[in-house]
Amino acid sequence: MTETRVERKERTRRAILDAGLALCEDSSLIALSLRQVAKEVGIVPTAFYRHFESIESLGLALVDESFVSLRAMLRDIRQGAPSYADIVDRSVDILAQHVRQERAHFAFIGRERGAGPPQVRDAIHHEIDLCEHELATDLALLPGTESWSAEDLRVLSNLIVTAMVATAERLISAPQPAAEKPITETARTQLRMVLVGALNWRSRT
Amino acid sequence: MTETRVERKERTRRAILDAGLALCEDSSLIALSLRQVAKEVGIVPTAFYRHFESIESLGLALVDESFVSLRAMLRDIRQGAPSYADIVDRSVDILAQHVRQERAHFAFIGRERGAGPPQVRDAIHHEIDLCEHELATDLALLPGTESWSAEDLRVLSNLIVTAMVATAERLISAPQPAAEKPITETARTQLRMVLVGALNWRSRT
DNA sequence: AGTTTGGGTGTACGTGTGTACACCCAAACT
DNA sequence: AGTTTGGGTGTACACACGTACACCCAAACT
Repeated sequence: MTETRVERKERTRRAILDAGLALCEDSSLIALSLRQVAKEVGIVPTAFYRHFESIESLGLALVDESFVSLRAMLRDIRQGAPSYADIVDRSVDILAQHVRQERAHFAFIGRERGAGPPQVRDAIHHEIDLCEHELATDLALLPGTESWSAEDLRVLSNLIVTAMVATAERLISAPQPAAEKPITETARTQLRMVLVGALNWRSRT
Repeated sequence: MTETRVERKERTRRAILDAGLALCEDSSLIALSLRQVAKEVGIVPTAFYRHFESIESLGLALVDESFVSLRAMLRDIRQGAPSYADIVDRSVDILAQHVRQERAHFAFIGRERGAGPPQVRDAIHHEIDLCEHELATDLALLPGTESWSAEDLRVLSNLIVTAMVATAERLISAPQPAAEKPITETARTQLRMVLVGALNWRSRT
């Protein structure tokens, strides 16, 4: 039971992050109080300040953490063979799987993206922009997009990300895991429609 | 200065609705307090109950009101000739115009759709579902979709609505009206891409 | 061994919150 | 003319909030 000081601090910090994520799950960060978090963690309110200077900075830490989960998902998706064959099915499956496993993180992103303190909102939008940009460079490697302008790639990427964010949000508010299938099925069809649109883009002059 | 009783009541009710909409603009309904609203309106807190039984029911009233604005937009969009020629440009223009004019209502929908009290969230999602359904029946009238299944129509409609909601949210968080052009331009391109996808859908067997 | 450091504690404050209760008074009914 | 109705008032309560301050004590340095 010898526990070094930094270990103990890290443990409490983790507890605060977890409590914050759990407590704002029904409502939002802006409705989350420092005292609620402290009570949940089992520390006195003022001890909170030893780890974060405000609820908002807790929120920013949660943004970082949530996007670690999201980027892990993107990595999984990316390491498939870049073929049109099963890319849609694979991607949607991986999305659904990650949303299931890290539900709280994805829910946090979806929720605080629209509501949430301005700083947190901005941080999330910035991260999503980065994801869009990454997707755009990936799309550029796919066969058939050689002649595309950078702008069109960005616009397509934005459309795909938007649709996938919406899919994630739908999956999160799915009451039971059983209700996931129609949602993923819709997402698959939509991705295919967009892909068909992309493949026929600019071929008409 | 003769004012009937129902007139006066209606006037206060309006003031409460307006104050509620304005106050939750930065934050969210869940962070809105009855006392804030009362102070803004200029009545004593308990007088609030003469009009709404809780903040949440105020929220439901605001949902109704906001969707009146949104449906007005849909009506405007619909009454264009159903041709592919300028349907995209027209629709996006009308969207941007209505978002500008009824910014608070559209912002409310976008915000409380994700955060916001569960009842309010559900009400908004239900209304959006209705819009999707309406759009699907409209799409069925367009030339080229005769052979489509009802399910595919619904899926396409969902994709379009999702993209337009995202566009509206981007327009709302645009700092200046001048920043609108790239956003609408993106929306236009995306709609065209989706349309190209739709037109080539199922023609491949 | 002696001192410093720092996470956690307990008390205390002013303020904001929802809501209960008794009350007022002019418009609206009889 | 007399009574009822109902929007608005004022006081009061128990609670939750953020935060300031003095304090504790074991791990970490010297």
